[in-house]
Amino acid sequence: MLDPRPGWTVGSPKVNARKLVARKGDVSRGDFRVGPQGRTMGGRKIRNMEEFAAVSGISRPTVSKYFHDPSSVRQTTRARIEAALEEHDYRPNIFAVNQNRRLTKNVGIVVPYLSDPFFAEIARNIEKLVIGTGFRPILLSSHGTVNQEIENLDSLRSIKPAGVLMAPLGRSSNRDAVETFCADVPTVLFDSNIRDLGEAFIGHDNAQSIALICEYLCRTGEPPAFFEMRNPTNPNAYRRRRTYGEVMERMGHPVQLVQVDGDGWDFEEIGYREGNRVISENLLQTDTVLCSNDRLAIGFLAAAYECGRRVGHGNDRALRVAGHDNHPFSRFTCPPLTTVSQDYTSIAERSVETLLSVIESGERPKRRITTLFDGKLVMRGSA
Amino acid sequence: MLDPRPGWTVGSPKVNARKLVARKGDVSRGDFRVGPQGRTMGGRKIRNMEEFAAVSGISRPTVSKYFHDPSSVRQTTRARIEAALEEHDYRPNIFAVNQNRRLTKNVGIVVPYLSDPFFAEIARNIEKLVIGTGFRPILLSSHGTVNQEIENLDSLRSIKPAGVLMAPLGRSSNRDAVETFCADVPTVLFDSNIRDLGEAFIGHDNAQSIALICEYLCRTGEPPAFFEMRNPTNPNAYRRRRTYGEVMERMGHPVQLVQVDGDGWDFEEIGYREGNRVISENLLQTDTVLCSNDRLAIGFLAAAYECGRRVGHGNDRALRVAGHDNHPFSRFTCPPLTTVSQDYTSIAERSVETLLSVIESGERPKRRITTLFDGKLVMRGSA
DNA sequence: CAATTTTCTTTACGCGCGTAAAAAATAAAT
DNA sequence: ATTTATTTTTTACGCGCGTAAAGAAAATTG
Repeated sequence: MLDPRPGWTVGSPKVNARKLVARKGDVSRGDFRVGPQGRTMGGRKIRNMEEFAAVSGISRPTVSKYFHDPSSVRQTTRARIEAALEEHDYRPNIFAVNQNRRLTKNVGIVVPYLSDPFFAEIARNIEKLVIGTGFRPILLSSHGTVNQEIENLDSLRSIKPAGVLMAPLGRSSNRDAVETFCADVPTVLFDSNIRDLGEAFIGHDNAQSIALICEYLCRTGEPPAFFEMRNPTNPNAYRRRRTYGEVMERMGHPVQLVQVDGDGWDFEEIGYREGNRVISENLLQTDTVLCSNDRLAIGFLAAAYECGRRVGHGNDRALRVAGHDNHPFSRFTCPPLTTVSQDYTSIAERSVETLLSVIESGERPKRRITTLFDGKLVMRGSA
Repeated sequence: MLDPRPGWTVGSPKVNARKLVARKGDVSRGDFRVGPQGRTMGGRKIRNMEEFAAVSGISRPTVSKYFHDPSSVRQTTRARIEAALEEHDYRPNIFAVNQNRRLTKNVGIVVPYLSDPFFAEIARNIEKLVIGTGFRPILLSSHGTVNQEIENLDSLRSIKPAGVLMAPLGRSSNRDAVETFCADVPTVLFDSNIRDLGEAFIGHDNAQSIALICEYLCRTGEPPAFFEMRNPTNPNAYRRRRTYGEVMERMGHPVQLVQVDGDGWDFEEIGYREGNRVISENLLQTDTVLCSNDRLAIGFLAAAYECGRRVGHGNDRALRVAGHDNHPFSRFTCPPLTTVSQDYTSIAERSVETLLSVIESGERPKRRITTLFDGKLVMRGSA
């Protein structure tokens, strides 16, 4: 057992404050004492809601009600509470609050890999939106592994979240674990779908966007080969592969799948290593490469550079390279990467909207909703 | 007030289980029922520690002790508890636990900007290390704003963390807010120092690393200009600027500071925009540019490419560009970026080690420890 | 103004667990 | 086997807050 910590104030000994009762006419005596930082300090520190109720002159149950929903109390009492709040800056103990509420204000956010700027960005957007709704976001990354994903769900379950926004790993996700979780807590999936799981899925329309970029590439030069990983974990990758094939067949062009080995989340590394191989061994039958995602494309571009192949859409080019996702860094590659964007603003917004409507309705929607957003062509220098 | 949610099991109505008492000889009756997934299920769900103590045949206080530290109970009782644990997979209610422990097992991790892969990576490392020590990491990003940083500290304070690992925004951080926080909870600063705040600072030796790369650049070509933001928020940037100046003077070379405007965290964008300007307006008196960090360098490289300036160390080069940090993406620029690494493995390790020793000792160290790790030169194609 | 509705106060209990103290049981040592 | 040291059980209370119920006070209505 650890000793109490003399140095810090958080672990200070408990005191029983139950005897404190607010009476009409009670007045805080500390109004004149001004703290070192110039903030007005109450006579003593507020330790709990009981004490805060006392100094604010309002009963504790009403104060409790206020913290749950400030608009649920009369305007005049709200003003008194908020006045006291300015003097004493008290905050309800989050553990005690959540222990007793059956519905916490926590919203879990799970992403497969936070070091990927794509997910970092979408997580950041979602976080802000969640805060805006008055909920408390808890962001967890699965670090690319199933075990961590399951661990994250377990961890979330134990904090009784009002709902969860989850971008699953994809194919490697443990379906049973996710299913069990979804049965317990309202969950909205985004980015990667797992069939029939969660209340809704919000994602990107890969069929639309891949068709878009394929048609663009075919219209402006040689039809593309499709550069991808052989066994991607992300289900979107399969959709992209399939759509690429369909579009090429429809247009009467050969389907050239360049499927490379490698797993994990080091996509740039894989794109670089395998791109180097593909280029140096002359495995392409075309001068145009569509990469399954921007991170692969970034690696591929590095490989092309190293091999001395000029990439671009000028006449002196040796290669055209395109990506998919409009990854935050794709603007700064050399040349800048032509790609097709995911509308992550909309995906983020719709995801939290959907989750919130489920939370507030308090019941499962009759049927699972799937929403896909279109991508836009982002023409830059590389293709 | 929200309705109870009929669909989900987490919000199920409470039941009073206080009457349940474990007696010697009590045996769980559910051992034969096997759940659909093949997991053995207890006869009924375990709702609290009382019930779990009952089915495990151990008293609740002892079970409580076990969960705090499994090695603190006798080997035989530990085995009995763990056997019961396999049957019933019970987990203590995290809110109830934390409410009553003066020292929670939570460790806060605050980074200034999680969408920056550098911080994402170091956060990932730290998270893993923290988990390895049996603590529970809570990762928060300040999204580049002071308000969010303060908000994060407030938020952390309310969950009574055993300690916090914090990479502050730097100059823009609110010193008072951080100071107050550090007075309440054991805090170790990393990456960016704030003078005298926190129990320790673990960071990178910018003087060493900048000297290293400056000397390398001077030895192998023209002395570098220093490309940086005029008013960086990060204190490391000032240290780098200063060291650059000192080294150049010591070596008898002109100090060429290229200080560009811009704020926020879109460093690539700033490097690109201002790099474009600097190059096209021919503002450099040398062919060698040392950027204050890799993200600026990445933008600068994009600008050089767009302007048709060949970057590298070959004879046909127009420019040499170097960065600092060994950012995860700097391997994949064109050409790959020559830079100097930060030893973030060591920084992460030492940070959590330091925090843990403070937590376990239970008292503030007599004096604040500052630890800096050396960087290594990473020679790649760009300089 | 009284009658009605809304809001607040009082009182009381519960949540799931930490933890202290004394008694009982078990293990280790003599 | 007895003494001693260690661990567990019993009992009991507290944490900070949610929340229900009944009565009191305030605001609204006519």
